[in-house]
Amino acid sequence: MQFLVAPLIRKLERFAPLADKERRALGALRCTVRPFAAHEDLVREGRPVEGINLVLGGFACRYKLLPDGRRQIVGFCVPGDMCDLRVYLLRRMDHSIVAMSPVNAALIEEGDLDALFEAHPRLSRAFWWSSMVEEAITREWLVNVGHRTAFERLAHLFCELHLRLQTVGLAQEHECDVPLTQTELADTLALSAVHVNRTLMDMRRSGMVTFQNKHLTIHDHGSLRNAAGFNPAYLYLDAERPSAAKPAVPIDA
Amino acid sequence: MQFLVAPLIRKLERFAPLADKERRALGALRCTVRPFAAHEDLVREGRPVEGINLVLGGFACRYKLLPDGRRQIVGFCVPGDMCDLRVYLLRRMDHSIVAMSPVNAALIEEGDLDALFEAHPRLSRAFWWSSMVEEAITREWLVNVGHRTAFERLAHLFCELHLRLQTVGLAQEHECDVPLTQTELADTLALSAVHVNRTLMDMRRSGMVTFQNKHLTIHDHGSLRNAAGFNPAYLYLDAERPSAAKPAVPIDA
DNA sequence: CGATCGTTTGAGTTTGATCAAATGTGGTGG
DNA sequence: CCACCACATTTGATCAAACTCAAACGATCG
Repeated sequence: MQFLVAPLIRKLERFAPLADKERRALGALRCTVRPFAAHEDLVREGRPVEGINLVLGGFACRYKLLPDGRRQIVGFCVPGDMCDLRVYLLRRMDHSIVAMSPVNAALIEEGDLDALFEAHPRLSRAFWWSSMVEEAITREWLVNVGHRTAFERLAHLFCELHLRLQTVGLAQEHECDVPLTQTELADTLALSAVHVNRTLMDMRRSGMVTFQNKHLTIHDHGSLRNAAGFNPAYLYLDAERPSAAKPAVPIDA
Repeated sequence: MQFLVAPLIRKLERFAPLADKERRALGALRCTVRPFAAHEDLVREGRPVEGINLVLGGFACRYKLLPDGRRQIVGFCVPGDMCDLRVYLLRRMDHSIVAMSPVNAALIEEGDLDALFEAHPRLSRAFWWSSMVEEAITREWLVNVGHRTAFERLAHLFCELHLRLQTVGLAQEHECDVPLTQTELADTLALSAVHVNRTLMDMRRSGMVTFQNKHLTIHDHGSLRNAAGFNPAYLYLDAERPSAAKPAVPIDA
């Protein structure tokens, strides 16, 4: 069971190293593993709360629908993400979550999380931290959609995805699988599918990056980051450990 | 001192009623009250951490700068908001915060927050909740900028602002002060100042809403919300109390 | 072997940006 | 009290990025 939560542990340790007993407590979480097919909803807006989903494998995304049927994808969930942790505190979802590829998700009961956080307050801080990182990503997406051109938006998203997938071991040095169609890229970046298509062709021509058959190949990392104005600081991959400053709470509380 | 944190307490109680001792603990927080002039930065991106700012009065906003000097405002801070709580866990800011009107802010030491959260775990849950509400707002802004027309964006923002200001007692039934210039609205909604101007004139003509002299008057709430596609759910103003379901943690832990 | 979905291409349109300049307004200092 | 300055708002004219509509082409699948 321990191995199921390995990517989650790896992520939380970007915040602060965990104590053994904290790792064990995470590994011991009761959960129901459920498989989802691509395009199946894991969670639907406004549904009754039935637990919290941890993505074990596969790729999901959160999205909001507009009355006219258009869709804005507001975030991605990769392995290790608790994709609807927010219902734990917010009590209802203001958006839905759908699998982009086949997904395995572990459903965790709220009560078990309550117990976990009560027993291990530092874990609750670590989860809080991770939800703040997600917020930082959303903010950066806002800048992306608000102020960048189609080329820049795509370039920026590709930089982000590559880096995030790398941190969970799902990317090579200069390539990775990204199970998104051009239409889904369009929904993410607030562009039309047609325009995404043309821009992707431009990108191929530019020699910086190729996205084809749901596979991303970055030929020239430097130029791509440059074109995108990409600065990975907002991903907090290298977060200074609080322990590097004064420890906020003793490491072995 | 208690009264200083009144708006904060009011906000946190939207999550769950606080125990008296929790309220007292908040009131007893040591803090340095600092005044800021309009357009003065409270916090600059990447600065060394010097504490956490609680907005007591006035109106501030968080923003990101792009290399070309353009600016995206990514959130507003009204009284009761801990506008840079994120540095508490993230250790550095990925954006800056500036006062839009004269602002009074209380600077709180991190160590004091550590102690507060250790002594009152439910408060730490309440703060976590409030940062999730902020995230929800950012997500909605992403939809706003991504998929709505200029008219809709402005209408949506006006609905949100009016409601948020109402909850802290800074708005009347159908009007409120909003200390933003047209340029700042433009930076918020990813529009040009010129286009904001034209759209504001359209809005006046439409009879739904007037924004002039930093004063917002909503003449026709229904039409405005309708035009904006505004659904206030994402603000979680009416959050079901966890206590209304099974209490996550006993009320008087 | 249709059917469905995703990608590609073309043509025409639109929203909102940019550039430039005029007009209003509030504050400061002489 | 007025001259002046800085800044915000308004107006006009032009332009471009991205959208829409429409259709063809290509894979993949039951």
